[in-house]
Amino acid sequence: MTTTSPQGRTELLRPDGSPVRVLVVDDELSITELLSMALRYEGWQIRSAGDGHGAVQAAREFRPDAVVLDMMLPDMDGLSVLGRLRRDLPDVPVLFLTAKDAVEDRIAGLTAGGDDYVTKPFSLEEVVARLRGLIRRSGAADRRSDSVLVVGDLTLDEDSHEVTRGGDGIHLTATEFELLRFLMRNPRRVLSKAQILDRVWSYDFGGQANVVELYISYLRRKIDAGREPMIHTRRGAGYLIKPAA
Amino acid sequence: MTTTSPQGRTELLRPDGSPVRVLVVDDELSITELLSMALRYEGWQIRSAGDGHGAVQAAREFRPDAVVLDMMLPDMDGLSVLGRLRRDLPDVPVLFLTAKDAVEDRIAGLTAGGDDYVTKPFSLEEVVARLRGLIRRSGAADRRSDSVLVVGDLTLDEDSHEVTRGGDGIHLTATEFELLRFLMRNPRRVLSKAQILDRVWSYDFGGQANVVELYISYLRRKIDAGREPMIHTRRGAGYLIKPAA
DNA sequence: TGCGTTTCTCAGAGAAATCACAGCTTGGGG
DNA sequence: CCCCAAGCTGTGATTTCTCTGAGAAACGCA
Repeated sequence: MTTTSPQGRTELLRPDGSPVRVLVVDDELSITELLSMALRYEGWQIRSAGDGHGAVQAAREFRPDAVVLDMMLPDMDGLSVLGRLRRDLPDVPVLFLTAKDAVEDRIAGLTAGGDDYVTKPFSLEEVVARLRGLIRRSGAADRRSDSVLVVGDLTLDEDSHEVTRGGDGIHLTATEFELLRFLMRNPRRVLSKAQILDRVWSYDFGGQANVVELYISYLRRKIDAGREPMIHTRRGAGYLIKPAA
Repeated sequence: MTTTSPQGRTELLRPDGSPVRVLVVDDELSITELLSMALRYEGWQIRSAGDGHGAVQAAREFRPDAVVLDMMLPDMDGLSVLGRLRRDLPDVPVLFLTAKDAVEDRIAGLTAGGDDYVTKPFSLEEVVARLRGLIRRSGAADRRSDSVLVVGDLTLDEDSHEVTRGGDGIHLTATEFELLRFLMRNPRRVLSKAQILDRVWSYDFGGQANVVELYISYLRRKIDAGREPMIHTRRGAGYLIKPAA
């Protein structure tokens, strides 16, 4: 089930209307902190654990709807944790966190059961998007909820990655897509450049802050080109998207 | 009976609308895990067992619509397990898992009765496809569901392995066929290279991830050659198939 | 065993995306 | 009305991703 909050944010809820529960497992405190914050912001209930045993125990009592699991834990390897988690929660979808260079390693089969993974360093939008996808498909949330964001005559399909405005298809690059998704998930709401940078770029991004301006500019060319603009600048505050009307 | 979920995936259901039940029997935990994951993702209810006795007992109480049975179990040989299973569930179709070098003729005899087999190491797409076939033919699911996938003017018959585009027959190798089937079972949906590798290649494949690119390239030559392309690349995300229109 | 087919590795070409930099434009406070 | 900070965007270097040809190895079948 999805509801729309007063701010215009669309929230994912369980069939009984209670908030979605997510367990975050990583040994680096900075990562669990970062993720907990971002996921709480989605309106979800978060519990975190720093090792495999903690994870298994937390899963048992917290009974999460999804798990974010670092593959590199100090006490157990990722697959063992997975096995034990599954003993208690056979259907829980898992989002794995892996190091970029370990991808080839032993990831075989991880995406097979509808689970998914992201590589570190990740962007929060990516984690949130994938988690939403997993939860949506797992049936913990209402299956009828679909994957299309709509703002005015602008649509963005998270499954097919298709974007249209007024029916015309628009091709976006990966980063443009993520940026637009973030804007569209927060319509009519001013998002600061810092917020955007934190959400859309990976957490270790060390570049110039004007990439955001740059990508806003790219998006405008593709989305607002020759039409009533939907992306607006609030000088000194940030950007927002809203229906052209 | 089949229903189509919002994501466009077609699910197999029993005549009364309840999910199909599958029993998985293998002594290697990693195999039962992998299969359980993948089969659950099909929307089926899964029970697993690690040896012959467990299998017989589980079959008795779980009353599955199909069984995946490893022929090499620690406590009983495959034929005995099969015999006992059949005593309780005379009509249940069985998908045998065998080692590659197993005696082929013995299997051939067994599969005469409408059962089927795959050799280890298998690909998940293959197991799922055969299982779907068995269940479909056994009548546990609605018989009207047929075995032809259609996307635009492209058709793929899962029974005869015939593929056509715009009426013209196309010859595909085994791997190309499986890849195309996976794409066509998830039309308009971006599938990552990792997902494809996990589903289409066997679980022990340890090679380069660019085989996926290679086979996409092969498929394009055969399917999109000189026509409106149906296979599309989403740079940085994966591939998807959709009607040419 | 031998031959055609299929699968897969490797590596290079080419295309596309990302980002830094810098100069230009704009808006609004004084 | 002027000026400065904030924002916008053209250019191009660099990195990353994808495609594909060539050939080696494995396979299947006669």
